[in-house]
Amino acid sequence: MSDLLERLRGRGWRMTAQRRVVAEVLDGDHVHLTADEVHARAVVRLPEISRATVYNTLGEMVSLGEVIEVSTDRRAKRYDPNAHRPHHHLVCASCGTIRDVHPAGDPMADLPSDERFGFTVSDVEVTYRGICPGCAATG
Amino acid sequence: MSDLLERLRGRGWRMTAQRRVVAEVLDGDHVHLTADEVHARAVVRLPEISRATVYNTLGEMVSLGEVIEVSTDRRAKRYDPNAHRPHHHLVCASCGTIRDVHPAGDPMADLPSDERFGFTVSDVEVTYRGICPGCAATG
DNA sequence: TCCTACAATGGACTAAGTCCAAGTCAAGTG
DNA sequence: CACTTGACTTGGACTTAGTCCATTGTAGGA
Repeated sequence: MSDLLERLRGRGWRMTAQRRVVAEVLDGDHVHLTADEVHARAVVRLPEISRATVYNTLGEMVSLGEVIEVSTDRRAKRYDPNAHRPHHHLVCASCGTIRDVHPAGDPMADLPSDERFGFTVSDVEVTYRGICPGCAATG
Repeated sequence: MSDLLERLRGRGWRMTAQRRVVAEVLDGDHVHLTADEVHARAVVRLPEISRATVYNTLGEMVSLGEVIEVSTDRRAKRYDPNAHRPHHHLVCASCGTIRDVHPAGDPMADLPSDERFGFTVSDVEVTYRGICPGCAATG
């Protein structure tokens, strides 16, 4: 049923009703939700779940590398369960929706070492910005 | 003296002591400052300047396209006065410092139209993440 | 010099998230 | 199965970064 849940269980995660619900909510939908959206959906199944627990659980899934945190602006962070397939993001500047995209090319290879300033570079993130069809239509 | 100031004046910007100070602070230093850092430096020269004014002024410079807003996480946004030379960013995951980098390649060209989902794509942002030499040294 | 529209102020307010002490419970042990 | 214990959850207080607004000030044109 839930791949994410299986992977987490396999890492010795202590399974609680709250964690199960959070994992299922995240994995079930392929939009990238904010913590509050995850909480809102989790509450439907488990009315007494707290915001703090949702934040904790999402944070742990991020540390375990099972989920990616995407913050494209100062609005809420969004959580992307698709951590195992490399991809980048296309963000609507108006409503904040995020879509996964798979551009050609490897941007990591485009950064020569004399442009690294002694940093240990571990990750690249490419964010395309634009206006989604929905927002373009409604002005 | 200040290129940024000249450009803004040329756009019919009403010049006030506050705006001058904000523009000079931003342009004077080639680190990318947060709004609060800009405010702290502005206060040294003009003690009664308010935080609200700093936010307003930075916001206007961003709308005019003279300054770029960079938000790499949920910490404070940073402001990049180098808006006229295309470049990307290298961010320290530990302390948040940002350096400008100039990778080879054009990531915009790497996004085929069948991966655009009807979006009008106007901008790409590439963010390299890693650990800066300073943070690597101090653990 | 005077006017007035644009700008600055500061304090209240908000959104998103973090922290913590106290209570609860999953799952290993006997 | 009952116990135990350390990990998990809770909710409320707190923080950070930023926005909003009514009031006051002032740049720059007539």
